Amino acid sequence: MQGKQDGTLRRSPTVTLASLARELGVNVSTVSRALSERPTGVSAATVATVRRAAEQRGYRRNLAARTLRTGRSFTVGMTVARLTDVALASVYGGVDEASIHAGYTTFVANTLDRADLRRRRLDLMLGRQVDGFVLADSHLDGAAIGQLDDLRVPHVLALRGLPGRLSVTTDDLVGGRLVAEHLLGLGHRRIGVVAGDVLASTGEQRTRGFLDTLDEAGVDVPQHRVVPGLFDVRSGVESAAQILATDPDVTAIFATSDAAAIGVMATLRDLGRRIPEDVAVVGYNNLDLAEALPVPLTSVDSRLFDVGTQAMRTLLELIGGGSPGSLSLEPRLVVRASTVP
Amino acid sequence: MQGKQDGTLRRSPTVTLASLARELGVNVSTVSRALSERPTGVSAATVATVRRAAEQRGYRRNLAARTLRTGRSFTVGMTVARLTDVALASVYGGVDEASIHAGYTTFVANTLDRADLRRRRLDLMLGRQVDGFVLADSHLDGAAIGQLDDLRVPHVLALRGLPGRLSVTTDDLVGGRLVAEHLLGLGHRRIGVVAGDVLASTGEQRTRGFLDTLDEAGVDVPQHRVVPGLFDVRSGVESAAQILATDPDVTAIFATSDAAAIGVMATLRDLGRRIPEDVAVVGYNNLDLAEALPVPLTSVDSRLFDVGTQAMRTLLELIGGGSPGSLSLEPRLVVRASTVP
DNA sequence: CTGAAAGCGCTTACAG
DNA sequence: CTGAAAGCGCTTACAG
Repeated sequence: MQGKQDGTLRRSPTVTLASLARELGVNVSTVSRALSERPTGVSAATVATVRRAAEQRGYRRNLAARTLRTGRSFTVGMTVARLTDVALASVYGGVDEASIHAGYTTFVANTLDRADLRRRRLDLMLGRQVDGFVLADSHLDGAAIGQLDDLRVPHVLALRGLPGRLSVTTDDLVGGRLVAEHLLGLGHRRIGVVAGDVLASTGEQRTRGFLDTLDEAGVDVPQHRVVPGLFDVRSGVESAAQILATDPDVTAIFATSDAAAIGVMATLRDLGRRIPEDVAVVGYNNLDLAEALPVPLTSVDSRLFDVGTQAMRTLLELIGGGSPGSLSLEPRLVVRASTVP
Repeated sequence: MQGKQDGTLRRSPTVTLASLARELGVNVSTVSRALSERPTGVSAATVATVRRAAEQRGYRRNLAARTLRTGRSFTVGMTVARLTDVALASVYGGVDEASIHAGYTTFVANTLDRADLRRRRLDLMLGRQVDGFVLADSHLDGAAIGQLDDLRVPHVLALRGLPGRLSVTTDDLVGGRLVAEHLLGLGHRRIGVVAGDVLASTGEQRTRGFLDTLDEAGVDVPQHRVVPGLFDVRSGVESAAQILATDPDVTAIFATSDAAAIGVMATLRDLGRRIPEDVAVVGYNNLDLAEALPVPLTSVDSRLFDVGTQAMRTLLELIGGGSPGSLSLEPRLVVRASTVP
């Protein structure tokens, strides 16, 4: 069992179009035609014979050869800040599913929201002849936007949008508005915001939709109560501490991600504040986790998996020569005990 | 700006070895040699000239052609149950980093711990000429193990091991032991276990190391207090509820994942039990989250990122013709407020 | 050190 | 409907 123990196995001779053709006594082009998705210019009988033989021999088309010949790799690349962010892993899940369904495979790369890493990963993927990109790490700064112009293949932004670019997002302005209306309805007037990364359209729009709605209702949120950062737990901890240090009387905090909201809750707990009696907390994304927290978290369902599948479908349409438009999915507020006891 | 809005850009003519050779007035084989990682049989001067031209023209090697010619794709495949499990995304992060460092790219696929999905994804990756596999979704059942024998390429198990197979894991027996010793030291004698998936070596070994240690100390854990399930939050919620229903007097619960531990905490909270005064809770993996929970979670650091990098390095050694051995990393207990107030 | 040639496995016009 | 041929871009023995 040596072969098993060292993780390798004897490699059996490769089955190719040529070997099948030889065995069947036909030309390799006939075999190729018979094995194409929608066989054309071959008799039904030949198709059947060839496919049976292919199946029997365990034929597996060599994608490298096909790619070299056709210029299409049936591979796409995806960039995200970090896959350990469950929200981003969810979007990838959707992309992956839609990819497989269409006969594609997706490379996914962690870029840590750094322009240099993204540049490197995009280059590597381009060298691998990807047919397109799903970019879920768009940044509203020059370097990041400039990179898009260098891409020589179709691409779609996912989750985070940019003005004038093809994208599939959730309507984050509406999401922020839903949260504001909910908190206003509960009587909150002194509210803090853990804004997340304001260079990501998600953080920016969720915050803006939220603040605009409060503003329309005549509720002011002073600048120092809107703290930018990242979307992780630590950022929530620190931003909340900052808000509560300058404004101990806030009655509610809105975080633009569930992870940050968990950090906010930790800070409140450390300070001995009860949730939601002393301070209400709202998150964003409605991860599975939100429901199961010690204090279940009110959050906005941002349909992350759907964002992924739709982004991939849009990309496929683009690759196929179509002209799809941008898509904005409707978010939905899910109310739980962190705002309503 | 039409080109930008629809996500595509005019495709400039491809730079190939042939086009560079023409431009430089040398043979394509010379260009190929000059551009190889460790140029051999070319003058230093030629290397310099060629590389300058390549850089200047923005040459990018066509991986499909190289793969077709050499039979190596510099691509590996990885399977995980689900990337939305932060623990698994962490392992992927390590694999990804080590891959890139070595000039490789990794495909990662969600298999949901289902043999049929895994079979399908492995086949697809095989068709893409992957040079090897990192398998992080091994199951101790026949179907899953049998599949490994069909793989015609080098492969390494990561995180979850199987007897007699090459693997890179954390020593889960020791991890379980560390938890047991900790709880014993705190005086706990009535303890429940949220065992997770017992078909995964992680869940099985962590539970076994834990129970064996208690047994050696003369502490019995009746079967009904050891509840199998998955590694997610929901499983933690349900398993804890089951334990507490049959045995309301337990003073500690060990969950084999942090996610499940969070579920356990939620259940305790719903029942009005204080953590750790009434019931102590221990998790596993030491995710970033553990530290920031309302009650910081005692957990075992399982060095997930390292498992990923080491698994990839082991695979590369195997691909390179070496005979690496299995690796078992040392876990470390991180004590926090969920066991010690 | 450099060149000329073969060939990896596939798809696809072009004949017949 | 089937065959024969060309060629995608690369690497690598084989000459010189």
